[in-house]
Amino acid sequence: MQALKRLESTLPNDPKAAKTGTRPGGRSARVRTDMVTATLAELTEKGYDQLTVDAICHRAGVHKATVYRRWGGVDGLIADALALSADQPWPIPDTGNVDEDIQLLALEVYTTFTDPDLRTTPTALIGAALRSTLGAAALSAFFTARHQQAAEIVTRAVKRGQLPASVDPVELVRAATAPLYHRLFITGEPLDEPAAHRAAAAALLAARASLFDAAAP
Amino acid sequence: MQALKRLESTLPNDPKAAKTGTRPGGRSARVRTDMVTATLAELTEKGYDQLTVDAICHRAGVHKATVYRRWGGVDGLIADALALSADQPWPIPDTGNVDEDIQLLALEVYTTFTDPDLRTTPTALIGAALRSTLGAAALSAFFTARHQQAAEIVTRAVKRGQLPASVDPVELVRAATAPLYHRLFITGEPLDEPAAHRAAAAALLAARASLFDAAAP
DNA sequence: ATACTAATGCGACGTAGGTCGCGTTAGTTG
DNA sequence: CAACTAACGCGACCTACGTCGCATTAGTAT
Repeated sequence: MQALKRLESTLPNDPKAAKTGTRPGGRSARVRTDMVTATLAELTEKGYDQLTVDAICHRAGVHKATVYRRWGGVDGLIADALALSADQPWPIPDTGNVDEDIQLLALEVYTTFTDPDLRTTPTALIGAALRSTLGAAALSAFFTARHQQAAEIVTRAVKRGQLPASVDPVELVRAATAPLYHRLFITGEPLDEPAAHRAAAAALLAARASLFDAAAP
Repeated sequence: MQALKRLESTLPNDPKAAKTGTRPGGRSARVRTDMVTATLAELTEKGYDQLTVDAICHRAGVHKATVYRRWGGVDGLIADALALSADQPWPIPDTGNVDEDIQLLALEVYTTFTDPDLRTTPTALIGAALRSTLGAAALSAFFTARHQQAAEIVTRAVKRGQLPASVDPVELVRAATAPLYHRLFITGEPLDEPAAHRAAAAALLAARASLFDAAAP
């Protein structure tokens, strides 16, 4: 599967990529965004089970062979779509109060995957990513990026003295959001707002009890 | 997909099923266990990506058409394998001390998915279940069963007065194990023993802080 | 502007996944 | 023990996914 290498090197309209031997001029980039857009649309409308390369190609006006060459198949497309999503930054709460910030963070995740107007595409995308090894790898990178971004909440809180300096920022963020993803994508249990609040509160409690210290407990 | 109905009604060597119009006598049951066994074997050896109905059939000595009739495809087989696993009971720690019990519970999950001699089949099975809607439904039922079984730890603890009676048993069990599954199957982050201890400790802490009360907080 | 070459378009092809109708086997019923 | 029928075996068949070689287009370089 040299499609993987291709996928990594084919970054979005990245200016410095122009220096390499590759040719990320107008067309390749256009084809990429078109295909990713079409993939998300098809995924949202039909779901992963009914997702077909032909349908995506037809919608994007791109030939099938091109897709198999660049992405290797549907899974590569989903991984790429997720990689693009990971690049897009993301509103991190900053109210001056950690407890509130973490609560808002959990609430944001909750809303994203619950609000009927918002949930469809993110739910379909992450659900789809869980269905292939390629997608799973992309998902891992996606969450690493998100966790690191959100960790700033904790870093700021430590500077303000609201949390002990020993706490592992990523671990706190992870603990505050993990229960939501767990319900959504593993057990399939219903997700409600109290659950989001519980997750955030429990994470803060554990952090203050030194359970999330960076050094070994 | 009437294959679904079939799957539900085709319970394991269930004596009461003999009363219905169906015929769960010797053969059907044999075919089922043979196919499930073969599915797990193939899954463990080759992984979901390389899993093929033909290979499983050849190994089990069952014809392809039979599989598509009864299970509808590979996903149905995986769902069925998971349903069988959910039926098998499971050692619930009972030391007389809740903290220890919950710690052992988390540790048991950790070991199951980490020990090189144990992890392969469970990891492959749950990973595979995440890859289809049919499997996801079976996985949901699987976790519901497991959570309810493990909730006994909490119920006993409440009787002993080690935890407030208001705590939601399932929520505590879920909180103690969710972080492990989250790392394993969603973010793909490495899982170590301290993580298991953290999850258990954090869950207990939250429960004692009345964060997991059955009534709305 | 002209030559160069990645990248895509194109359509035919091979093959694996899945289906269908019918004959056969093996529990079940009386 | 004999008739009955649900479930399975069998093999041909069909669809659709994925591949391949070559022609064409569109960035790139001089």
